[in-house]
Amino acid sequence: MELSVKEVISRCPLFARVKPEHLQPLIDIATVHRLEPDQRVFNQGDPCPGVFIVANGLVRIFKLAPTGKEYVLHLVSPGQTFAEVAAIGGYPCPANAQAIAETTCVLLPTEPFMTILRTQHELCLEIMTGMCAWVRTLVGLLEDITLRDATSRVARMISDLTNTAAGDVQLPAMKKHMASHLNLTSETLSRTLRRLADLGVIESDNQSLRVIDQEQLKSIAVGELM
Amino acid sequence: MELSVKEVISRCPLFARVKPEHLQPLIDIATVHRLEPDQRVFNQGDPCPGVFIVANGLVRIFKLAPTGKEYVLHLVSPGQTFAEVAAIGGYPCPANAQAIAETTCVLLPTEPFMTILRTQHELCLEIMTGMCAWVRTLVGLLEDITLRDATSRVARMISDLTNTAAGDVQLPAMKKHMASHLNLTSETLSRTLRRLADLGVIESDNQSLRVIDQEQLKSIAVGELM
DNA sequence: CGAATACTTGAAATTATTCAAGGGCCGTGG
DNA sequence: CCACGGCCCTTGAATAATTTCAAGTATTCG
Repeated sequence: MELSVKEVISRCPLFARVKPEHLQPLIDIATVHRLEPDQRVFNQGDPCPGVFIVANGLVRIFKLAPTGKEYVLHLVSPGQTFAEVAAIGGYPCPANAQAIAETTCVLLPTEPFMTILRTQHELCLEIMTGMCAWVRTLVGLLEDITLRDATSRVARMISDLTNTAAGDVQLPAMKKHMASHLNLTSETLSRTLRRLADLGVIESDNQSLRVIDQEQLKSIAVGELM
Repeated sequence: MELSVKEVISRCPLFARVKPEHLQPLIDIATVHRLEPDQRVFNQGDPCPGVFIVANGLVRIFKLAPTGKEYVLHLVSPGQTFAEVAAIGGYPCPANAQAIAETTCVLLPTEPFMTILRTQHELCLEIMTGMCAWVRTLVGLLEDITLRDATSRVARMISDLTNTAAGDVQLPAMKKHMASHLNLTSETLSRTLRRLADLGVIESDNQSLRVIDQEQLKSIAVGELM
């Protein structure tokens, strides 16, 4: 199923409410990029190519420590954008980006995008709203990592996933990447899922989970009991 | 030293580049608030009163866990703003705000502020730039907390403080609040400062620090050796 | 001066990580 | 079709980092 550039952009929440006549300039500057699994999109410190919109596939944005440890900041799924903050703020890329599946992206290159943004007030407001949501997500991540223990974090992640799709949940990425996003090792994630399964809160199949006791899952997620 | 509302707004980086004629509407809606030490400005979940600009004093923005543990997300010093993301995004307050000194704030109330923002493209662009910087800060915090150990984090904090003011550094807030911001207990911060002092990297007076060996401090900050 | 609160320090406890090994899944190539 | 190699995931035991608990000292403010 191939999407047109127009469809990709207009399905992206960040641009969904932009009027068609204001959308056209964006479509005109857009380029399409096909990425192989494991292919790097950019590295930390690179000049920012522009705003990427994921059409399909999956991209991970991650930071690398000198020790080699990596932290997955964002798993970017279809309809979501990445690098928009660096593009708008005029920063170099603050992290590395890598496709972790066969992926197609639409790119709105920095310079022409900024030119449009400087003249399109409506677009500007939409982007700002989107950025507010991103800030909120980041604050949520910080809260999660600083205030909750491993069990709560994992429970919360599962809870969030089931809010989107009920019943059987497919993990969006490899467990090691999910673990990193929660600032855990994959070993700890593995053990935690085991414990939740032993408690009868979830069933943990290989690549998918099923929530058995939503009540208890949520109470674990907010940090009560264990 | 009393500042006028106009001065407070125009000294704030977020509004500094807004042209005087566009500044006036903001001045017109602004209200001034005087806060006693320890006084709450708002609590998590409250409807967002608007954009606060700190004129002088200090405000801490913090999250509270059910366990009672708190995480200091932001120590807001004069010239900085807080609650702007909630105001613009239309969210309730995502955290608690409390003055931790005699503080004066200028408040731009949500509704009129948003009305202005919806018509002032220039202002919108400025705010967006400011929000990019805030995202960057948050990502930096996440990186710090997930990728570095206690010693590196403390070294980095000191290093950042000395970039602003050379030589003798006054800590902007109580050590327990600084510790919380780095996701450490005050005990760990205390011990870490002790260790850095024993290594001859810093001198740790009561409320102020002095950097002795900037080279080594930076190498510890990026995670090399100990 | 006295009380309250912040800070420091030591020892014990805890959480999560690291190290190590085995099992399972998948794609490649015989 | 099956065997092999690679990588991911799981599990256990040991380790390490930070927290917690507890006590004492210092500082500030009334």
